[in-house]
Amino acid sequence: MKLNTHINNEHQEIQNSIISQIGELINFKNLEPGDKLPSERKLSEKFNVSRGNVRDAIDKLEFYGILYSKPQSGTFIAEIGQVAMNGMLEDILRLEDPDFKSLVETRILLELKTVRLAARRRTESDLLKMQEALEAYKEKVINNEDAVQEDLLFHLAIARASRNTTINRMMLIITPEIITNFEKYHVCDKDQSMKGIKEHQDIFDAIKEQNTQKAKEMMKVHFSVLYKYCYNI
Amino acid sequence: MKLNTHINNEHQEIQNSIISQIGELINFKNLEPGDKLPSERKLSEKFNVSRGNVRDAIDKLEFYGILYSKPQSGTFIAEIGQVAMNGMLEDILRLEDPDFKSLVETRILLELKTVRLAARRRTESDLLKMQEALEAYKEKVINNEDAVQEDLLFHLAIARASRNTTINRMMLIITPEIITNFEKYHVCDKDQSMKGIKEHQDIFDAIKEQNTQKAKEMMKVHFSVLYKYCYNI
DNA sequence: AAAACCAATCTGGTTAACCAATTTAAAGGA
DNA sequence: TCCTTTAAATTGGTTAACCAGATTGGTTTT
Repeated sequence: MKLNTHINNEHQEIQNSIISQIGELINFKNLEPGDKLPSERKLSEKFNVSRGNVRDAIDKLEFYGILYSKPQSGTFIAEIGQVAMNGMLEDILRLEDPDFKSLVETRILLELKTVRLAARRRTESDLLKMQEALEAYKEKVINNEDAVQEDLLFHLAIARASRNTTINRMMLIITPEIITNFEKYHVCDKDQSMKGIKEHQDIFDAIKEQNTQKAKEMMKVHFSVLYKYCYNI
Repeated sequence: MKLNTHINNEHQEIQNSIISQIGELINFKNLEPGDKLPSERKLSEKFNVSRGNVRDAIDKLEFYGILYSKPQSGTFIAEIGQVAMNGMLEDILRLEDPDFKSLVETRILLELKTVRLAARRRTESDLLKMQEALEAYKEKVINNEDAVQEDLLFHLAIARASRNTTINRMMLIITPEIITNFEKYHVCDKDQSMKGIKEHQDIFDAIKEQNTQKAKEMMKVHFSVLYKYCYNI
């Protein structure tokens, strides 16, 4: 699927138009879960677009679990029903690119929970991975180098230690966008980086000794600057 | 990008192999952010796979913000640096399909925060949308019909009211998988659905009167059954 | 009448040819 | 020697032809 972000506007509009028309078609023909959609070729003819465009639109709807394709057979309505489908379609069409504030806000709420899960479930290999990231971060900061990447990598290691595939996936999705924005707006200055070392160490220690409450508290402290940045500026 | 879920295993392995080789190539050649990758054709020749496979792998790495493509120019390393890239690549390769428990766990932690944001930021049109979903849910339950879709649609309306694009996107991603699993395992029986009406109403009221604390409490109550289901079974 | 078979057709997926924008490098001029 | 010009080669993206498996409808067989 071609993700929204790196797609030009015209393409985006065509895709939304096709998605919208597929939705109308399903409603008009009263297609139910399990029913087959017209073939890609017929749809491309009906909507007067290329088959590739139709495939892209279907891929997107497949990503959001609304359709599924069987090779050499057809494309079908997923088992989520017409009501849910219409609601989701509306949201998908409205969905815009994530703004920085929403990214940071989501990251904070995610990680405050993630760190507790990590403290509870971390394995020895998780600890090792976190320690590696922590050392790399320290070294960069001490050498007065930019350490945004190493910072986020430590947090990704926590997400992995949470042993929750879905959280891990979501952290992976938002991390690169956060890194680029951090580096762009210079969110982390040198002074904060030095504090960051201790804060990271505290979080790590809490996770290591499986103190969930402390882990969350330390993460909260760590996020306090970011929190202010997010809501004041 | 072809999402993992609906892709066969062989394809998945090829893609991971290519991603892994691209990572090695970047490390070996010491490519830095902004540097150009070899062309798709050269990569397909070097890795002995079709160009389509290479494109799919690049699409996936583009989705996770590690690469970006410029038309008629080339594919480039994104501005996240080698350290972060290697860490993320490792995670991406390890990432497996989400299990039901991780989905529900993530949903609970997401929504407990989302509902507070919604209570704070909801507009009149948000309230309207939620009320619509609530009414549809009531009607289904009273008629003794399955109402999983309407249930989740109410929760999606809350996510929208949170006015956080990223949260909204994440809820959209996990919702269809949750619906299918709910219907598959019959998580919600009729008895709970009747209780669900009141619980939904309570949440709605709290959001309407912008009582963030109450909204969260009511959501917690609403999730108590699900919570048990998630951790006991 | 019903079940088994078969070939024509239709399906999503894959491949290869093609396109236009871009980059590169060589040629030309000062 | 350096800058400008220009044409050829290279790029990711798009399109159209092709593929193998699934489906379908008619035919034959029992």
